[in-house]
Amino acid sequence: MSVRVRFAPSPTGYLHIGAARTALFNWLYARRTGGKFLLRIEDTDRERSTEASTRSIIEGLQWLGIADYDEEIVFQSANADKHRAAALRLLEEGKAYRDFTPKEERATDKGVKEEIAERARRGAAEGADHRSNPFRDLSPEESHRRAEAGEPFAVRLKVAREGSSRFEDAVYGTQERDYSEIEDLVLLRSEGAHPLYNLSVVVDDIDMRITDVIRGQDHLTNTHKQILIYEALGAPVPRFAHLPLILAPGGKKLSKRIHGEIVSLTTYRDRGFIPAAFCNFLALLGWAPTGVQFAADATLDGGKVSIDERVGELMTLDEMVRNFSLERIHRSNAIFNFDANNPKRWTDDKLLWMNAEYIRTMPLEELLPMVRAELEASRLWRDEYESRERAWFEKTVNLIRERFRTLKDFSEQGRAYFADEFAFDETAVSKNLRKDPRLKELLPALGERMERVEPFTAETSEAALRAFASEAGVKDGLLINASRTALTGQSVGPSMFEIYETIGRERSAKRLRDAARLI
RNA sequence: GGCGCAUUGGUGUAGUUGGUUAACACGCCGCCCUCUCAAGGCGGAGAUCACGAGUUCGAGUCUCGUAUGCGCUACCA
Repeated sequence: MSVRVRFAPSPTGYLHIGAARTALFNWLYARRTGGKFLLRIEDTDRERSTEASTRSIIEGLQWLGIADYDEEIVFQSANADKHRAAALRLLEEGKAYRDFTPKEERATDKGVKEEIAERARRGAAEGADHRSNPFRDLSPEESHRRAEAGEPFAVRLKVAREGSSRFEDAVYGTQERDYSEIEDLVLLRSEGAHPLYNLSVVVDDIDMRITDVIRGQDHLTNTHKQILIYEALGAPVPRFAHLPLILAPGGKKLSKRIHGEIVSLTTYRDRGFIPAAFCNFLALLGWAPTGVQFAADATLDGGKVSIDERVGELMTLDEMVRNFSLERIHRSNAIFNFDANNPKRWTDDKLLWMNAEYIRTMPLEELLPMVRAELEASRLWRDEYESRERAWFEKTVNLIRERFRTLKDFSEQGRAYFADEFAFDETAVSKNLRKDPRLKELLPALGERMERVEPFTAETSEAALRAFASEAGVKDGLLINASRTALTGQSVGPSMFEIYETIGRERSAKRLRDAARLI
């Protein structure tokens, strides 16, 4: 049977990086096995689900480049009737029962966890058995009569008193849980016969003929409950693969309430990340291609090991697909590093490095459209870059990408290459322009000189500048660094003479003259 | 409270059936290159493989215990 997997987020907020990785792994597995990748929006919680969130999830997947779902998107809320019917069928077959216990009011969020622990403590002290629901063994007639009389009830799955549940997780190995640890879970809420999560997931997965459930480790223990539902429904149980979690620094849970936009995928899109770089980074959290890259040289000589491919940490999506396997996912949670108080380290170092690596080494033709989008968003784009000045544009992007880390750099640090209006970095001005008062006269004079250079290239501008420096009796470096700041507003950047050539003669001369005013 | 899962330098990971000086990447430090900053090259610091026992000639790899972290335990998803 061919593989069918799904990514099933609930639209209660933006797509966060943990969910994004789950989506990526599902996608990689589907592409690797030639299976189908499906998307299901789990919007059964009407109060928390929003349309905006659904949109953000879909956009996020598009941005990552894994939005090529093989079938129509399924909205779980549309299937509520099916879920209800399944529960009612179990009720009829005696595999579930009506619980007429009045619904208890529950605290929200945090309070719930404490309440659970508290209740468990009390229960243990009293020696209570959670299988002691008085309605579990109510006769069908009595149960039916009370329901007919309009008494509200929840529907619970009748879990066997003895035995245990067992499954083989592709990542976590054999999982076993005694039935005594599993209470008779509620399938249908008393209010409006609203189907609950575990039921909905299972019914939908059966309906979508999902063969492999790949999801976060937070679902690991609940999987036993879901297997019970599969069995009660007489459906084949899929294969499960649970993924280790992505944690915040210090090993704490990554939450949007505490950590804010850092966990949102849109942040990375908006701050100039390359989707492929982001996927690459994400894939390496909890998974590594193989160890073969380290052993390759040793084994190649013997000729015994055939190596299809040697990949390092930098991988294209295709390479990731070819090397992906659930077996190589490991079990311990990964920490995603960031420091809200440090602008240079606002997100994970390695992610930043990887993005820079992509910007500087990816095929230029793939980078160009991204730079264009960035320039358009900053109103720096000119249509000539696509026509008459295309060669110049490509050359310039290629020149400056060398030391950029995100796409934002093209419109910020790189602004002076695309516009005559640009800001001067304060430290650059004091370091390179105000440092030596002679520059007030030298710069305009250098401008005059540059204006006469023909043709105006990196080589000729260099010759002119060096000659000028020697005549003026100053070090080349003084003029070189001053030029960089005069022309780009920055103290750092590409080789100065490349900058001259890129900015061009007239603009260079003008900027040299104008810079004298800053001194 | 109960149950489950995890634990290799600051971080991400490799470490194939136990076998010599625990490998790679990011980050950090230094040197080279150099007109700046990156990149690149070279080198360095940083891990008693959570801790404690046990099995073994030999344990990061196997067993048990402890600790810590995380998850689940809900008429949330």
